[in-house]
Amino acid sequence: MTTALLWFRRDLRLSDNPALVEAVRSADDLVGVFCLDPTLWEAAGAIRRRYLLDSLDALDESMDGNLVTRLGDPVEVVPSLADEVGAASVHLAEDFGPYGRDRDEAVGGALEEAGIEFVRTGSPYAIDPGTIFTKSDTHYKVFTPFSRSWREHGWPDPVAKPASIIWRPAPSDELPERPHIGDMELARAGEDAAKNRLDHFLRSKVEDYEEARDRPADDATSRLSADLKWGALHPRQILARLGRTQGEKTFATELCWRDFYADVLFHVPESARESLNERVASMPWDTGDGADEVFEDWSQGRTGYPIVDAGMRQLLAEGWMHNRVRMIVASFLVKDLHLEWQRGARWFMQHLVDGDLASNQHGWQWTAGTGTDAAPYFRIFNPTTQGERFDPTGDYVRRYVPELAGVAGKAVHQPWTLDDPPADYPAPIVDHAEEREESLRRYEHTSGTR
DNA sequence: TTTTGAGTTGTTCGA
DNA sequence: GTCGAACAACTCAAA
Repeated sequence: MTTALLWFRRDLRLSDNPALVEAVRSADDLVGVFCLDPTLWEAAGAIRRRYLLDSLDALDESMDGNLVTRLGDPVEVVPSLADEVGAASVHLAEDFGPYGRDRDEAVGGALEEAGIEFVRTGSPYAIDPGTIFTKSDTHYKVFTPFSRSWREHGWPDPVAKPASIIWRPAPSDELPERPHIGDMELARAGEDAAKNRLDHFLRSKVEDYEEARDRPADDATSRLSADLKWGALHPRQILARLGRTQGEKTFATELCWRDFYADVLFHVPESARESLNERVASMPWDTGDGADEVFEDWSQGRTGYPIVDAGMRQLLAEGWMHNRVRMIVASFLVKDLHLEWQRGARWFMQHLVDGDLASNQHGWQWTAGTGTDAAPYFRIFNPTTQGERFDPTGDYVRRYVPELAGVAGKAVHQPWTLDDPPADYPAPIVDHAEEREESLRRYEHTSGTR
């Protein structure tokens, strides 16, 4: 009898799991483990923690209760468990992030020393980072040409779930207690729920996706981001079911962005922390007590700009925010409050159930104008205009900002113009027109002294 | 090597 | 109300 260890990380599913297929092929039975790494756990807020625990529950159920959970540094835990169960090999999907690469190298080294095979099969991406290059063998820094190559390159079809998997039980450490999350109902986690969401999206949303996806009041987006983050679903499984209608093509492009940002992070790991564009990064950003104060207002949804506050409160309540609103609140932090994008990015990573380092950090860099392929410096979102255009009924704002629930229609986007503004809703903490000018001034100053 | 065309998501202003 | 231009300059990717 040979045993293999299957190490789950962010691929919490049994279908279309190449590492699982490889493990089954190479051994008679499997021990499936998830190692809860304190480094990642400590950085996560309550909703994110809760979503991960829910995902693990769902995975455990699909394994008939045989998921082994261990707490601790994987560099210690994984080799010691492999030894404990007498595994001849450890199977996993490749992680291309900066932290994951170092961790896996250390784990792989320890295993090899112990004479245990370390086998990486597949990754969370349609096309692995580090696969696609320009004609001059550099990595792509601009999305559009990357996306052309990405489509031309293509991706493999999903692989079937093995007909028979023999899970071998092993003792588990007890997972931390489930954080209590008010009375908010979180989306159901796990592979089955993800498949249902995908079915629902393809059946009734993708047709209008192109047009409706920008309206945060409508439930018009796929809602698959957390499934992709934790691997309840692999992008291959989605791409295999997408046709050629406009909505389907646009959605495929969103999956391409995910691969693009992972590719950039793979080639420039420091972009998780540092701006890609030094010139914009050298702009003067606000720091100190005043900055801390406005950051607090922003993060708690008390800026006095309704669409910004609605978004930030949706994040706190649900661990998720509509993509259009993510751009609006990010623009507000960087261009209206003059705070560094890293502060906002960190807050997002703590609270988003779908928070993915590559997409999150580069999305922020795009807004801040510090990315290689970023928005031009003069593209500054006007929170009022954006609110009126994309939430024309005001329904989104009223759903998340109860103080404004009594204000009808789109007037809700400018409560300061009301004859009788709600007393419990804050006045704008800054004047957008002024801060826009200030941002442009700071950029001008910076570009002159490059 | 040089040249050429292009680059997710916006706003404001003036005609 | 609608429409086009300006808002810069730079870097990227391919020919």
